[in-house]
Amino acid sequence: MRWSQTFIYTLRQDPSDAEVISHRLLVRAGFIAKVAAGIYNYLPLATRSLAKLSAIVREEMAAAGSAELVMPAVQPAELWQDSGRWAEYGPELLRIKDRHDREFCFGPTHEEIITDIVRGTVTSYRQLPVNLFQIQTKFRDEIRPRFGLMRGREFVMKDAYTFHADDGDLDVAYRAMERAYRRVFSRCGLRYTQVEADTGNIGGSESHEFMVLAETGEDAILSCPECHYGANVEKAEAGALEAAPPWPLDTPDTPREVDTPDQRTIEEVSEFLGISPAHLVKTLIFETDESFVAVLIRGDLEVNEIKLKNALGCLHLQLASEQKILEITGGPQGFSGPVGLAGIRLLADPSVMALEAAATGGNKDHTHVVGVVPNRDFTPDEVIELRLARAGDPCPRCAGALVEKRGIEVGHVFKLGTKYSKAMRCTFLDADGEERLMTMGCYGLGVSRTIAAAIEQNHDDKGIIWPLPLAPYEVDLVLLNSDKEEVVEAAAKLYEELVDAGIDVLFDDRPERPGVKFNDMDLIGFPVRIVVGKRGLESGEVELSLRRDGERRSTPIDQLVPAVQGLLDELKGEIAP
RNA sequence: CGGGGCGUAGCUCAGUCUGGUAGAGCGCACGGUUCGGGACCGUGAGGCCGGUGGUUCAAGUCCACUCGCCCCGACCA
Repeated sequence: MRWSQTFIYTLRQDPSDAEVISHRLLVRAGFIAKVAAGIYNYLPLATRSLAKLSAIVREEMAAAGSAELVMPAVQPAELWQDSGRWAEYGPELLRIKDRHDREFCFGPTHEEIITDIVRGTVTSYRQLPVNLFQIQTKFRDEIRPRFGLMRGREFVMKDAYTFHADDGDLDVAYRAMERAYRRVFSRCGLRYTQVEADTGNIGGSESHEFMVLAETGEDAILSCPECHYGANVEKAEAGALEAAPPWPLDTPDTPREVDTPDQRTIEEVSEFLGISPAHLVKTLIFETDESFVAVLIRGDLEVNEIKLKNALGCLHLQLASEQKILEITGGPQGFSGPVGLAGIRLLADPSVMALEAAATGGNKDHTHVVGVVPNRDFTPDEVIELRLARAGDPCPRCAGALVEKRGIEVGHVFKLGTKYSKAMRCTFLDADGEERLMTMGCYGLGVSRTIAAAIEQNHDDKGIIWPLPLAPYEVDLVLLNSDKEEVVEAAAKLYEELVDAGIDVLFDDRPERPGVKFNDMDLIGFPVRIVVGKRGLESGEVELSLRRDGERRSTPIDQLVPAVQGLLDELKGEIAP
């Protein structure tokens, strides 16, 4: 392709509304343009990168035994009412009406549709398993779209869905999908990790996330360098906890009240009382779907709200307001404690129950109580593991210590179980003629987000550094001196030779100054660059370089094609699926 | 939805406090000089100052309402 015949316009200045690197570079380099909040045009460059990623995904899906189909973007409300999600989904589901006033939604995901397809056709165990996938635009009306393609409202997603006669068969497909995902991200040349994940509101028995590693990632991951354990921090377990140091104060027969004027935080109180944060019992009041709950955890630890949510089995969870805390405990925020706390469910983390004595809030202003003994001065309704694992904690599987990394979630695979097949009566007859529910799996891969993640992971201060497999063009052929006929001719001839050799090349034939072309070349991030100019031509040479190191290699003009092929082979050789 | 901020040329932004001829840089067009890391000189085109209503002799500027967008938080298969 010649630059003059395609549509590539870079911006000289950073866009004012882009904060994260991938967003800024995608806009500046002319890949995307915003249409509305969280909604973008994918310009020709972005379309090529998306197409390349999609091609890799299609190959690996086919290898994993999945067949592609296309489903509607606009879906009738009836199907969502059938699954129960019309009511559950909330405002993130974009609901629309047609001219007859019938209700539809723009699909944020396609479980309902796919289940409807399968339940109408598959009636016998002989037809199972079924494995289908789609690559389509989906829409979720996010509360706050941001970060460009990282968290848009409209996005391109690959979703695969599988249907099985039993859990064993689901497991086979699940393992095949995990393998396919690992191959996809490896083939993209991305550094990534697979971690155990929470199944969230979807439910199901097993789930893994695929994270592209990047400093700017939204998710925290804990992993063990010694073994293969890795998990989203929301899901992460940790081994045995180090005990709190011995209680340094006396332990009276009943807890003693002390004045702690304006000492609210764990740090303030522990310093004020001259004890360790681990000697405090942190008391948090949470508001759930319909009630309140008090949660106790050792002062130096944090509560994992996902674990808490799962333990409570509620849909929503948030810290109670200052006002509610006052009503429930009788004291202001920062002075809550379990002693004498009545009329509210009390949960405790084991770390609290292991304390020989502790200090807690006194449920009134400027007051704490010290010498509180668990099970003597308060008794929780339940003791549950609720703490948030963190870097340095022992690995739950081996003797290593967990380290924290940041990642961008680009894939998420789930064992769904029978949630949808039950709600939507997706059944089959087994070998004994018994009617049974199909067991399902679903496997999402954020195609547009992966493009953004690749940039978050691969850039420098000049622009994008595309991994070869995702680059819009693998090679940029730059013509300098567009006013010199002999140079133009030489470059055009080289372009034809490269095209004939099957090389994925963009020919920058614009009559621009060299500086403009070099800057665009760096900004867009073509992996391999060829510069053809008068100077080199005089000695029969062109200049070959890689985006990632910029090192210039003069190459005789008649050896250019094999030299480029050599470089491309070298780059491809580094990527082993 | 809570807090903060912004809507003026294709893009990035001044001008709004203190009402009185609509501005700059980049980009674009034309001419000239330049030509291996975002050149220079000259000329020119380009605006319903987000929208509606109000105050005023006069509104980009003041007031009210409204729409859109960005940031932080809450939220997130």
